[in-house]
Amino acid sequence: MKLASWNINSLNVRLPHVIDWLSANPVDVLCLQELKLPNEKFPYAQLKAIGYHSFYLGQKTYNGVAILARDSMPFNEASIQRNIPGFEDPQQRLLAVTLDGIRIICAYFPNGQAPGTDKFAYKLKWMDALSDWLATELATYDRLALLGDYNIAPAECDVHDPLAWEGQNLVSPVERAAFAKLCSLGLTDAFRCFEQAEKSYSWWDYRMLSFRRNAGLRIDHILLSPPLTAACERCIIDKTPRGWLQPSDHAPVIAEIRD
DNA sequence: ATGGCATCTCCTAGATGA
Repeated sequence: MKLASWNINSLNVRLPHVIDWLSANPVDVLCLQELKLPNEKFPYAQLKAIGYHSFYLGQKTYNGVAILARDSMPFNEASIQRNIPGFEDPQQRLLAVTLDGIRIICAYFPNGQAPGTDKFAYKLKWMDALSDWLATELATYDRLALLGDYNIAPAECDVHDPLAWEGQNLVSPVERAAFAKLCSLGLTDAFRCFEQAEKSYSWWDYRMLSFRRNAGLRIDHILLSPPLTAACERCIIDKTPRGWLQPSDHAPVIAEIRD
């Protein structure tokens, strides 16, 4: 079973990339972030035509998440969860569904803007609520995967220029502590379970030729519960679509789980 | 060097992203 996550920065613009990528990488589950479209504009039929059914939670202009599942994957309609229970939020950032017995959670963490700002406080509050809810989810579901754009680079090796980024948004100690708290619930960063090339990143700024210079950050992650971690055989970042014409600034992350 | 680039809308300017 292959699970993937990709921030596509507008599904309107990137639908052709999603379709092309899926035809080359027929994963079982693909979590998308930053749809930037309302539910009524979600391209359900186009994705259904290539063999995927979709669960989605959109809004106009900003945010929005979706889970695409191969048609053959059984799912439970009643298991769908939209946003974090008990956390009032007009921003559509989280969607969960149980697919073939695996609890799949797709999350678009708040950006945070900069430490000390209101948006940063919201990021921490959002993550706090996520932690609390995840604790109960993990008590319910043995097999759980949290996939998404975390907007946090967990370690210095996940940053192209740690000195320049020191203390800034996406890498600050308080964000890393919040990330570590998620892991302490029993989740493991699948990417770091395996040997990886140095300077492996999942996001590159559109500006300053960042992708060409590999000036990136690793902020997109797949966190797995213990049984899934034990069964995980591979985790990679696919830089290919970042090199396509008019790309998303993020690359997809893929985890391969033994059946 | 607070720019650079991409996307969206109350669309040709400003907000947001990371």
